[in-house]
Amino acid sequence: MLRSHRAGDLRSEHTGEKVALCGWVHTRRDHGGVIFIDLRDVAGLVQVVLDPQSLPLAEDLRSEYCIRVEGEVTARKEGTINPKLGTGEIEVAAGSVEILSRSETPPFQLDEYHETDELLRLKHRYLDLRRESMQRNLKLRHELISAIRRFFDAEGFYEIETPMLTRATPEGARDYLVPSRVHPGRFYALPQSPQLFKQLLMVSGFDRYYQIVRCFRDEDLRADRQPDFTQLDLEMSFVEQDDVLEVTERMFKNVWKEVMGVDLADFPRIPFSEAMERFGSDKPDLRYGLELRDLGDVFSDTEARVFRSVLDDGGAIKAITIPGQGELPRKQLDALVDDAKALGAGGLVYVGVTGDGLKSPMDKFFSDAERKGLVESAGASVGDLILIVADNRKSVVYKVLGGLRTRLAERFGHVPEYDPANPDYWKFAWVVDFPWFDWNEDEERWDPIHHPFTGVVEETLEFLETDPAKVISKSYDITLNGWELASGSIRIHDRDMQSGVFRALGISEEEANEKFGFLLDAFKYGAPPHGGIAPGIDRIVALAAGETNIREVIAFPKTQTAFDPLTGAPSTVDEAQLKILNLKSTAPAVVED
RNA sequence: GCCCCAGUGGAGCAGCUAGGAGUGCUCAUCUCCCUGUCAAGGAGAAGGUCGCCGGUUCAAAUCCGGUCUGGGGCGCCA
Repeated sequence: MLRSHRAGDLRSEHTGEKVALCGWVHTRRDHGGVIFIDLRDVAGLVQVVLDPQSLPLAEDLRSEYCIRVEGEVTARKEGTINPKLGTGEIEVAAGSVEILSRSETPPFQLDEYHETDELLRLKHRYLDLRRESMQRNLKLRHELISAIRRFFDAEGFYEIETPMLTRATPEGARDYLVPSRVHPGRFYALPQSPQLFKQLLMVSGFDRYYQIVRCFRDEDLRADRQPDFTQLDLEMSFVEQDDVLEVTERMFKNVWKEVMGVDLADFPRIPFSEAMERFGSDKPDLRYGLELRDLGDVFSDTEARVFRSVLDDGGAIKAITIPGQGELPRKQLDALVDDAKALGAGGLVYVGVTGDGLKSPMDKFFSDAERKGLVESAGASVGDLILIVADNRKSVVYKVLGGLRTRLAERFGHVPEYDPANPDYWKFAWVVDFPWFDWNEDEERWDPIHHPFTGVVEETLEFLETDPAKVISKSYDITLNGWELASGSIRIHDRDMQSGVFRALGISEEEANEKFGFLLDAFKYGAPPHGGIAPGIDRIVALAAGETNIREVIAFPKTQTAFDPLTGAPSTVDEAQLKILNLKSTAPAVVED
């Protein structure tokens, strides 16, 4: 070893010891007669004191030089102690210094005081990852994954790997395809999830399976979505919904206790319909109120034309009350209207509640009873602002107010500060009782919300072919602070029920066999009842780290256009490489940058 | 596919609303000074095609159109 200690580990108990350290020059403070270097390694910073008289090489040291220092740990004198550093009570008096590797001036500053353009960070990710926050995030990621593995190991789960080169699935997300050289004209797909394989493992009798596994989806990116991402995939046999919920919840509590040092409260279980009614979302952020209020009763006899026609069409009128914003200037109100329209609303009615009545463009259309009922039902008091959305499609009302709710919470300071040690900060919740189908307005048909192997709540089975909206699935999500963390279900293992579901979806037997034949075949041989769930690792780590973006917890992520500025992927390839794969590109000529 | 925000010396920003000489700030870089700093300090220097293309104008970082890139969102993600 070139070193005896890690720089950031040194403490006053090491005083008097001769040490050898390796690391990078974090900062340099040259006083002429004495030079201070903050030496950084994976464990942190330590101050090294160098005398340029005896060590002339010290004059050459610059930011990010990789160096080796030998010296003695000495106690800092009173008044020179730095309480900001873990190593702040000591320093290292250098007896020798060696430059292991020089560095060009870095393209950006590696401190935590400057936000740097993300493109530049990603282009030089190896430097960006030297920064303290990235070192901290990737360490946390390791600790969380490690705790997850320990938990499932103790619970008797086997971690079993599944193929990365597999069969394309026609439904769901777009696949990343891999051409086959050996089979001209055929393609593998990278897995969107190991869904079908883990169900096969259940048929094989591995009744508790899990895997930390990479998944791939060729869809547009978001702050919480990358084209390749990591799932904690798990599946269990001989279980009912409560069993999967129990072990998953216990896993999260265990991991949070071990890694975050926090005892989590029990996760509330919120039916999907309630989540939509109260929060306009199936992944509600429970850290603040701003709940949706129904105004259907208040305006049931209204003569205000807009509201009248919405109610006559079977639509909904709902509102959000923002405390203390009743005097919001016109410009900001207009911005709210624009936000609502961007979310799909026809318009937005704002009502300021003041000491002498309501202030709203709609006020003149309201009766006195409606004014009173509105304020009451919206839960508003003097000084508050009520935002009303009315639409003859309930789904639009939910989407608009649900979307506004999160934006308003941010804008008006209702979102609590990141406070990991506070158990109350972590608002985990189960969302349960999802409908099986969703009405597709454009195609005028019922689409499945989950994959076609999702179980059906028996009591709602009778509606399968008569009133699909009433069919409830045995599926469940975990949400945390407004993010969907996990999604899972009890699967169908009965062939008759599976056939009924395919019928309801308008999928013929031949079609089902062609697409999922291998799974349906497997189910002929004594398939056990089974179910599982798949939490997203990147999202778990991001939330745990207090980040709003999963790129901050992924070592080498891609940009919003699925580009990797570090490697330049995706790149063009040689004609010869294409030819061997029997491929010919029809794309216009690509200019590599 | 659509909407919004941003692009100005190496980094982070201001300047743009109301057009008038590449103007300013913080940091980094280089030279010099400095023995207790810790995001060290002081003096000085160097460094820019204002993302790109086009238009309006006597004159464009600034106004207009297009385009590219980065970010946020809608659609999409069974």
